[in-house]
Amino acid sequence: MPSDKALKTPRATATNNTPAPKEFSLAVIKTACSNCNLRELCLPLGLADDEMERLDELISVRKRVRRGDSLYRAGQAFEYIYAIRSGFFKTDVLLEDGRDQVTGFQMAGELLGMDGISTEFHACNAVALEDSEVCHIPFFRLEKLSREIQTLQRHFHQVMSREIVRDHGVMVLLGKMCVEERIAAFLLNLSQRFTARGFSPAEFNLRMTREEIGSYLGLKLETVSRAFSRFQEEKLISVQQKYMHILDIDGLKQIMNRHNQSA
Amino acid sequence: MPSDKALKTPRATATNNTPAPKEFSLAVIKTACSNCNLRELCLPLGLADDEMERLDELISVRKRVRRGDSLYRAGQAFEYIYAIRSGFFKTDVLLEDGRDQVTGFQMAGELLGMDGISTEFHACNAVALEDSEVCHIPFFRLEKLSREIQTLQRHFHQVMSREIVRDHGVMVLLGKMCVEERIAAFLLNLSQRFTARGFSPAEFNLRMTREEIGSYLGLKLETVSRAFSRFQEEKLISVQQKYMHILDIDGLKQIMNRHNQSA
DNA sequence: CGCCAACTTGATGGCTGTCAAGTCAGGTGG
DNA sequence: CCACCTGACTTGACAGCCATCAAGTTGGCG
Repeated sequence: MPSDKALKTPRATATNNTPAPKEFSLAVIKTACSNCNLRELCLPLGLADDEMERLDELISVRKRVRRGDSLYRAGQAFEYIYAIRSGFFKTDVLLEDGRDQVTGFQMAGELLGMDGISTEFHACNAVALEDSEVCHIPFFRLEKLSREIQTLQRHFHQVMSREIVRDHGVMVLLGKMCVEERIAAFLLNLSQRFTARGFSPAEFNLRMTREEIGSYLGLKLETVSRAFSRFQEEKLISVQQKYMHILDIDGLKQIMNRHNQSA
Repeated sequence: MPSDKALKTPRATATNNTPAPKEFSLAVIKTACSNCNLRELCLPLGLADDEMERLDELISVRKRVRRGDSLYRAGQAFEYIYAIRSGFFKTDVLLEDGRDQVTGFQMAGELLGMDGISTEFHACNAVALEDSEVCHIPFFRLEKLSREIQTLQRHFHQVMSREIVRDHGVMVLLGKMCVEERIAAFLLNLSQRFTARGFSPAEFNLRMTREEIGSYLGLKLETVSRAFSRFQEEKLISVQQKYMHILDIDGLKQIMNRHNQSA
């Protein structure tokens, strides 16, 4: 298996998404959104400088979450929206009988915690899949600020709406797609999100286990493993444990759309 | 099959959710939220009288949507959030190959259209399953007003968050539950929502076809039909075409939780 | 070096989809 | 009023896909 170093391409690869310390030193010292290299992906999108400063003031707390630890748990009182500064999370819902459904995977620049707004208690668990860093945004102060800054309000509404649309996409996946379509959709989605963050579209390390992928996709871990093996035989991907290399993106897209041909 | 009349109980039944003209005459004339008997379920929840008046002003348009017609379609420019005043809708996402996934069923007092906020184009179709009446709420004016009325802002955020939590529930259903659990969950959900609207928890008319139920639950229509038949044999329900009578609510709840016993 | 979690691979079975035939209810026109 | 038609639904037989169970393999870590 190639080392992270071997994966380096002209762009950064997603196999190690902590930027080199050197180019990050300022941000390590200051919490400020204005210094955050994720501001184009995160809440500050489109804010003027003075508006961003006011958002900065809200985010007094930035915390590390170790791999395996929870950022919040279902039932816990809701207080913050969380912005992922670095790292990788999953959200899941546990049924009383032990079954659990992974409802999403979140990466740097994405927001967590919006499930808590409706009842003021969190409805799911958010667990770090690698050591991560997270900005705590006091929700009620965010609401107040978004009453004052129209752009912030609009953007926050768009983020929530995007989550709803994304969830509908997962419903389609779970309700209508076969194994291969689900896996292809999953890989293409990861690829696209890594690309948006300046990483390679084709090479990345999976942060989650086969079981977690399966839980998200409504499959058993063996089924995920078998699908990976089949895709490998068909030269669509090359996968070894967590290391994933997409060899034929168009091939994956065709699998997602293969039913179109009949229509 | 019993007529709608035969279903009348001390409470109104949901088999005919158009209130009698007499008790509704004022609201028929006036659009105003303050006169709407759904205000406890809809956006005005918790607003003071003067605030509600300001919300009233936004809702200049109220339209009828005939059974089978679309309120909006995927790809259409987003302009309004819609509040269902009476009737019943489904939302669905169409894949290019003809497969479609029903993402939800909406009834009086619920909001539609929030999928359009993120891109300013609607991401799904909303179709009336019976003749319905809908308030058109210009979204950008709603945003403006919610910058001025904190209660309205909070409530709108809660509505969006509730939609996210609901979607996660559907993911659990699609990803982890077997046929009988899905059907039981579906019936209990309908029952609970009819109850919240003052209708019978046990008797109602299904507004959707077996195929639409199946699409929502990730099943084929034959599977839905078989499950209904099995539930009927087990004296959990009595069903004839669209007419549904839940005979044993606790029994349905046990089916949803039967896996708990092992844990 | 050995342990353990994560993963792979094979054999088998059950659940749900598919295909097909028939029933039922409502609507239309004669 | 009845015959007919159509869409929605029910039921049965069968098949295929994915889950289950089981036995290894791999890689990381103490």
